[in-house]
Amino acid sequence: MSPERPKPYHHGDLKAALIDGAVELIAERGVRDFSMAELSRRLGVTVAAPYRHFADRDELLAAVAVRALRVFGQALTAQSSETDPPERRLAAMAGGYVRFAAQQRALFSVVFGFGLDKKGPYPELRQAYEDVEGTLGSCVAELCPGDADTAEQLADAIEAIAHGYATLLTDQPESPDPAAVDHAVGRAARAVLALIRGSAALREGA
Amino acid sequence: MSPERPKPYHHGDLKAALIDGAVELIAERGVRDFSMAELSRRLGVTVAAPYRHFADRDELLAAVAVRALRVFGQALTAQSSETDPPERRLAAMAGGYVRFAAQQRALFSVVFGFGLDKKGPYPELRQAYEDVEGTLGSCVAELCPGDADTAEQLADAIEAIAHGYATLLTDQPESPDPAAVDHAVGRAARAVLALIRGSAALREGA
DNA sequence: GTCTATACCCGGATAGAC
DNA sequence: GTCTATCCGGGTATAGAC
Repeated sequence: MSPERPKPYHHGDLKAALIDGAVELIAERGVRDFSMAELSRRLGVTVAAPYRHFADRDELLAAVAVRALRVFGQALTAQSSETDPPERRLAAMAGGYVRFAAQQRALFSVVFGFGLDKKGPYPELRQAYEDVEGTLGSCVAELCPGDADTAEQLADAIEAIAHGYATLLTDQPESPDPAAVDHAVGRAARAVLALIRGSAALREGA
Repeated sequence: MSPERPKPYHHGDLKAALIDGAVELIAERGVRDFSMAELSRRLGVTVAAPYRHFADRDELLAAVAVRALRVFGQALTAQSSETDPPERRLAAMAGGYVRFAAQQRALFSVVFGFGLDKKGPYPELRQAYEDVEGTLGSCVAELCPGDADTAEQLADAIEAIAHGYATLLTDQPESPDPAAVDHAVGRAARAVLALIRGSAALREGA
């Protein structure tokens, strides 16, 4: 898209540039096909330079994932107001989830197509993920106070719906067009409303 | 694990052996890290041999995906009887979906972690996928006869729930233990029942 | 239908100069 | 903090012999 590479980074903040560039590159190639070598080429530095800032490829990807999770968390709450009733906020969260996945494919794939090991030596990353889950969880708790078991199942199910719509959308090889995104966003939101309405069934036997 | 390679294939049916071996290898390494070279090594043939049977890596993977989709389709209907009411069958399908993803990780990842292009030159693959979606669709149609719009949304939502639980489970780096699988299977099934119960909400405005 | 041999490309990562 | 140069490993795929 941008025909000229202005090389603005050669003696600037390479570390930040690496993260920025990684996001761009992942958006084009996908996480799995992302490489340090190509990233270096694009930034106009040699392949050795990035290793002054990140021990290895995984460490850079973890940094990208942390940034991604922060943006993701904001996307979840961006579509509703704190004064909205919980159901509406939850529906909006599911919509935001799907929209984020579609519009920020690169970031989404780093979060969910990467290891994201709790075990892994990246506690910041795990923490960022738990923050996001907390956003959903507290909203559900508000919806069904005094019934922790149903709340937990409901939170799970909402996450699954959102994640399902999101991944079905993003697993397609071609980027979905904006109309398809809106469509999926709306369906996810409505499915959440339907689920909440029927959530008494969660208490019944398996 | 198996210290002795019996080389049973050297002059047998290499084509079938390649598909079998690919499934095994993908189970261990994941689709993306699967390679023709390592597969050849395991089967005790040279790297050139597979290319007599498959034009390239993608063609072999497509063959694996077709097989995977057939097994997947069976897994969807295996947990319920045709005489069960539609709701129960749908809940069982969601459960079967999740169980398949967890227990046949390799096959699942080939289907959904691969291109699966409709465009791609593998019509057999697309056909197999549509067969699977048909299984779900016809069952939903049975549940809400005369309301095609709701039926379509409901089918979508059920697929999203099942897919969401499945991918959240399988995206973890460690294989989930059997108890966790059962847990997720049950939750997916109950979520589907809740969704169906609340599905009147699907008709309402976005 | 399989093997031998090879061409080719790409990636990760490092040592040591500057 | 970046570069030059390089090692090492791995993958895809092909040509030509048997």
